[in-house]
Amino acid sequence: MTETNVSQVFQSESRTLADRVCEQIITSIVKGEIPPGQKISEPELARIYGISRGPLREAIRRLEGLRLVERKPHIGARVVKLSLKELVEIYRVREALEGMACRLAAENMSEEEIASLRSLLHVHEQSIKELDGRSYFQKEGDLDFHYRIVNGSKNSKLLEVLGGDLYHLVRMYRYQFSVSSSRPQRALKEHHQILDAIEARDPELAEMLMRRHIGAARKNIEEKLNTALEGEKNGK
Amino acid sequence: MTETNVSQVFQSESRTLADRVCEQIITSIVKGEIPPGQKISEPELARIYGISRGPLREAIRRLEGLRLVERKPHIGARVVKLSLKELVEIYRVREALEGMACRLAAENMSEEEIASLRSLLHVHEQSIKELDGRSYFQKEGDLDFHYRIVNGSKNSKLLEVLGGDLYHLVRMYRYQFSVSSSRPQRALKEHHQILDAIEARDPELAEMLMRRHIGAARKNIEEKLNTALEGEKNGK
DNA sequence: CCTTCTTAGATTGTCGACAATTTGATTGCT
DNA sequence: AGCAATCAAATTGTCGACAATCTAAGAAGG
Repeated sequence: MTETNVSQVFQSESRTLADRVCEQIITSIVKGEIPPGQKISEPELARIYGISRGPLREAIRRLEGLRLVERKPHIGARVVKLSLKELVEIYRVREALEGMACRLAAENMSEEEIASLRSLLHVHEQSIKELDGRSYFQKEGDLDFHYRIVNGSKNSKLLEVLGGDLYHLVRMYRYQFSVSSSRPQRALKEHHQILDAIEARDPELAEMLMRRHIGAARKNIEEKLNTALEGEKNGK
Repeated sequence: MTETNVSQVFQSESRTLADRVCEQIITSIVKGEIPPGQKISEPELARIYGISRGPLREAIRRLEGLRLVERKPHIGARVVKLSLKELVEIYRVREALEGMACRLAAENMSEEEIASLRSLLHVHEQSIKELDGRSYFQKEGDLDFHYRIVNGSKNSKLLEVLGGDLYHLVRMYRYQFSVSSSRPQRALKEHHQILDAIEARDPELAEMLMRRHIGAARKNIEEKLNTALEGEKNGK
């Protein structure tokens, strides 16, 4: 738990101390600066951020709701411990929700949004060619695409669940396992296909393609999980 | 905001004050005792529950995460205001998630769970015959069925999202609009069909039937929404 | 040497008080 | 009368202190 980055919180913003600190802690957790399984020490964090424990505890309560920490009464909060099994479970949820989001996007996304998203894919394409895939876009650009689809569904509840809670966890898992979507050019092709279906206003196909797309990533993880289990069995 | 029900909180439980009070407030909101749109007054609630504002504020932060209240800095928290449009959006989310849950339940539910669920449906059947549908089972029994399916998926993340957050909202909407699943005997028949598919270990069919089942409920609400909009247009 | 009990330290949970901000009513002006 | 500025009361946000609980080190006993 380093104190290098942020030792003082901006006082000028109009939001609450608890809100700002909460956001900072989210970033720290997602980036792995506070490692998974680490205990959240209230006195220490209060000292680091230069605030009292009141707002800090409110922030922790919020993190608990986001499933980024697990809290036990009278013991304390710990950053969630990651497991491949749970990551697979999350991808099942994404498969269902983003499939639906994609279906709705095919119905509700505006022409402008579609065109803008297409040009985003072209940027990704350039980035992959130039940097051979090892770039920012590997980590965050993929989520950009998915986020825009969810946004295009025009369903605020979908956005809340996916954007508010799940994506934090997904990003955290990516930093953790550095799972940078194993085959970037293949993923990009699938993104184009999905967008084609949306452009053609074909909800059925759009949902199916998105589910396949996420399902492929899930199977990738399941494979890792199985080899990990194999290794565990042989090791003992 | 009545003070009739609960004026003192059990001290014997080992959980935290904030945890217990949070649960109580959830119940009050879901049942409509604290009406939608109502402001949450911290001094008043603190007085009612006989606690200080510290734990209460933590509880409110939790409610914010559950989307049961909306908070604005320096202004306060209000119980979420309901709209049919948002209810439709929630049903889209349910359609996606419970469809997936049902698919996974067809793969992972144990024979015992299936048998137990079948007997639950028989209880519902009796209840419908005897009381002509106007009973507890209309309101909560339906959710029992859905909850057991989600549980049978053996996917903890699905359970967290659906059971932890969404079902509170769904129950709240039901109390609010007293939407008691318009055709109980038809719903029961569909429940049996869904369970048949699970028993036959047919994930594809199970998901499809569940999506239809929830989709039908959604269309029902959309119809209401449209007539409401019509009335609004004619009224003006 | 290992186990169990005790106890001191640290951490979490709760409270009451103070500061900052909003609210609503009153006052004064056009 | 209508509207803007002003001010008092109430509410939210923050803090430091105290109580309850957990944790771990060390003593006592087998």
